This record gives sequence, structure tokens and C-alpha cells, in this order.
Amino acid sequence: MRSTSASPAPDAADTRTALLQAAAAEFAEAGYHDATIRAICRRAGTNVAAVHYHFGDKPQLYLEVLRHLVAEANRRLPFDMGLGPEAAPETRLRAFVRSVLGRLLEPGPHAWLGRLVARELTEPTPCLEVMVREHIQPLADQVRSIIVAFLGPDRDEQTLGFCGLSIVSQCFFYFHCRAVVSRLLPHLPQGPAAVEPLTEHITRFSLAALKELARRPVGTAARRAPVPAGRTRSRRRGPRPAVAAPDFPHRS
Amino acid sequence: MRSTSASPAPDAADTRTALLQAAAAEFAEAGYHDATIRAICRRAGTNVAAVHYHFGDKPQLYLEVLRHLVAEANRRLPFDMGLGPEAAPETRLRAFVRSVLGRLLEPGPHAWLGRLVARELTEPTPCLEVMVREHIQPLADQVRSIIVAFLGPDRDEQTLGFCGLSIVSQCFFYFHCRAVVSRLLPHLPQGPAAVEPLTEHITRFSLAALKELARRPVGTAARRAPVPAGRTRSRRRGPRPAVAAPDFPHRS
DNA sequence: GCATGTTTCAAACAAACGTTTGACACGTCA
DNA sequence: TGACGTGTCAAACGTTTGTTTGAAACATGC
Repeated sequence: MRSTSASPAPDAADTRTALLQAAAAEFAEAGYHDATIRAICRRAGTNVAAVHYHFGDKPQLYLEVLRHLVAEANRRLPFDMGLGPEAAPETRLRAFVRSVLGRLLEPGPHAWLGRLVARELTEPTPCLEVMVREHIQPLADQVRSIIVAFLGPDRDEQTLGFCGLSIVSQCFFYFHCRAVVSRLLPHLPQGPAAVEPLTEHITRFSLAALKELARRPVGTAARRAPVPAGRTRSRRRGPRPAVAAPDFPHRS
Repeated sequence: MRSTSASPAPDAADTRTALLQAAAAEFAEAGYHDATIRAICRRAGTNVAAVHYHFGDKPQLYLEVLRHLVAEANRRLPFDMGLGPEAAPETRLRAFVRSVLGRLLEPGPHAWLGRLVARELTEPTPCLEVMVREHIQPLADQVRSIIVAFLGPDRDEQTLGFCGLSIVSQCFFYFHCRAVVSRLLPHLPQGPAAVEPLTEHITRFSLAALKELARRPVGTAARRAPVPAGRTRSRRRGPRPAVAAPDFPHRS
């Protein structure tokens, strides 16, 4: 029946949405694996059995949270921040970087989906397929389109793919490895305060690289700096300690 | 006594090293959290109680594995691949990238430590402090030294830090997000086959960026492309939720 | 009023985990 | 020989997890 009125006495629909909300927060903070159904229900003020009544089991609850957040995010702010393909490539690049960083670092519910996506990248859940299809693929397409705007449409797929990884990786690394980064580089701005300076840096860094790659097609890069004694490329120097050699006192 | 022969009758030292070996493999494959003591002992051919007899508990076993692998790795191949600070910056950069990628993507026990470090970056364990102090800090110093070689010693710490993140992030992203990358960009080389082309790309990409940043000091970058309707830069619309609000949960 | 379907709850269930226990086998030294 | 420390083992412990149960509370339709 699902009465649509927000009545003072919580009805069925309220319990469901309360669970969705609580689950989104808990999954975003703790990750799929570490988020427990009991913690979610405590936050939602319901019984643990409510999850299985409304959603079936934990994976289905997670899937429902994902669909909910993806729909809401796409309705609100797309990755191109409203810029079409006709905008200047540099502007589109900056908007993309700013959008991804905001979705990861800004406080509150706005960043729930971004953090879920970030976790899905490094520790996939059973819902990875859905996540890729409905959210990550559009993101990848957007990056590709921006890079094509810089390098032209005739570049090989490998170059386009690698350049996309280079840009996206810079955006995600600061969030993925925040625990170590904050220890190693404590003077850098932390959390939401990092969004603007990081946007600036990643844009400049990637811009310079893309312009250079656009100037020189693959294969015509500046000749490599002379390497002393043929190091670095075929990096085998002198006698290797052994051949396979795990170097554990070998058993078996 | 410590008989060095792989004797048919395993003695005490053999059990200990067997556990270390099995634990290293298991931790590298499954991660600290998902690796179970039972699986480690099954692989080592011992009883579950052996872990607590020889190492105390699971964190101490993990710590012992880390120390062992770090010592072995530092003995074998340092991050600078034998290149000193006098080598050409471009050569040092390529050697560093190649070294990190090799430690992540190459098959077999050689990559055990690299994968443990990579996991520690995204999902820290109780041993994070030790890991940072004994292994990650030297890595960061090496990156910083290379960047200083490009940008000069007078750059601000923020620029040096950001540039280091940009380079390291590109190296780790391909491994951290391999599940998604292989789905999204199936035409890219996978696993060990990616080491050489990725080294080439990341080096070129970062090289171009560093040279550009060396050419133009901070603040004198090419003026920004005009942004339509003032989006992207100050996209704050309506009231901010709050001011202080870090809400950047690290969680244990 | 009564039967029916929906929703919630406390309580228990089964599995997996890290950890501990107590007994047994073995080598060493008095 | 007998006591002692070392190393190993099967078995169990206590906790936490996702999941299920069976009985209430509630609204709805005849």
C-alpha cells in the first residue's frame, strides 16, 4: 500500500528509506566488507531482521544503495559539470578533475557515492559489474572524450587508455591512500581543503603532459636521455642472485 | 640447530620458515584481512596453534613477514636501481617507475612485498606505522629527490609533494584498480606484460609535465582558459553545510 | 467481528574467525 | 632412568558475522 505521507508514526516506507540512508552512510564510511548489518540497523533504528524483510540480504541492500545513489548523482551533477564537447579541452579537463575530487573529498552525503565507487575500484564486491556498467563506464567515456580533444581522434587505443589512467589515477590516489599520504606529507592540505589546490595541480600536470604528447606523436618522442652502460632498459646488471630464487629458505 | 637441509623430517626452524613463506604468499594474495590463519597453516602443512607458538598472534606474524620481505628487497634491488643522484634526472625517473611497476606486476614471490605495500596503502593494518617508517618513507624520499632534480631545490613543499603523488599514483593505480581497468580497457596489456609499455608511458607523461613545471614557476602558469558562467572554479551554490566539519573519516 | 496479509521485534541459528587449552612426542642433561 | 624444556597436535573456546525463526502488532477487506 505504501502510504506516501510522511506520517509521525513511521510506516513501512519510512523504515525502508531509513535503512537505505543508514546503509549508504555506513557503506561509505566502512566499506562493503566492514559495514555490518547490525551497525546499519542501529543507525536506522530498526531491527536486524528488517534488512532481510525489505531487501533480502546484504548484497541486495548494497545494490539498492548503489542504484539509489547513482540515480541521484546523475540527476544532480554530471562529470562534465554541464560543459559539452564544444567547450575548450582545458576547461573540460579542469571541470572533470574538480568533479571527481569533489565527489571524493567533500564532506557529508554528497561524497557517499564517490567513496563507494573508490572502494569498489580497489576491493570489488559482487556488485562490481553493475557499478562498472551504470557508473564507471560513463566516467571512462568522459575521460576518453577529453583526451581525444587533446590528442585527436587518430591515436591508438593504448595511448588513449594510458592517458586516461594517468589522469584518473591522480584524482583517486589522494583519497585511496589518504592514511599514508597524511603521514608522509603532513604539510599538504587535508580532506576537503585539498580539493581546490589538488584540482589546480592535477590539471596543470596533466595539461602539460597532454600538450606535449599532442605535439609529438608516438614514436617520435624526444630521444631518450643517454643511459650510462645501458642501464634502466635492460636492467639486468651483473650476476643476478639466482634465477627463480624466492630467497626464502626454500622448502619443498 | 637450524639444519639448512630441506630434510624429510621438518624440525622447529623449518616450521617457522614454512609459516613465514606460506604467510607471505597468503597475505600477498588475499590481503591481511582476508588471509586466514587456517589457510596459512594449511599451506604450510602445520597446525593452527603453530602460528601462536612461533609468532604470538596474527599481527605479529604479519609484522615478521614484512620485516623479512623488506630486508630481502632492500638487499636485492633498491628503488634507484643502482643509480646515484648524479645520474640524469630522466634516467632516474624511468628507473624508479620501472622499479615500482616491476615490484607490483611481475609474477611470483618477487612481487610479494610490493603487493603487501600496495594493500597497506589502501587498507592500512595495525602495522602501517612500521611499514611507513621502514619502507614507504625511503620510497617517498627517492621520489622527492628525483623531482628536486627536475624542479630545483627552491620549490615549495606543496608542489614537490603534489608532483610526487602524481608520479606514484600512476604507478600504483594500474595495480590497485586492475579488476576495473581490465574490464574497462581490455585492449591494454595485462599483468607482467604491462610493465614495459606502462613504464614508457608514465615516464613520458610525467617527464613532459615536470619539464613544463620546471619551465614555469608556480603562479606563472599559462592563464586559465575562460570558463563559461563561472562554473568549475567556485561552484559553491547555496549555503555550505558547515564550516569546520572535517568529516573525512579515516577509520581504523 | 473476524480472517488475512503486512510489518516489526527479540531471540536464536550456523558458520567463520582468532585464540587457547591440555595432552603427547621428543631430545637433553643430571 | 627420570625430570625438564621444546615443539606439535586435535579439540575446543569465545566472539562476530549474516541469516532465520516464530510470535506478536497493525491495518485492511469482507
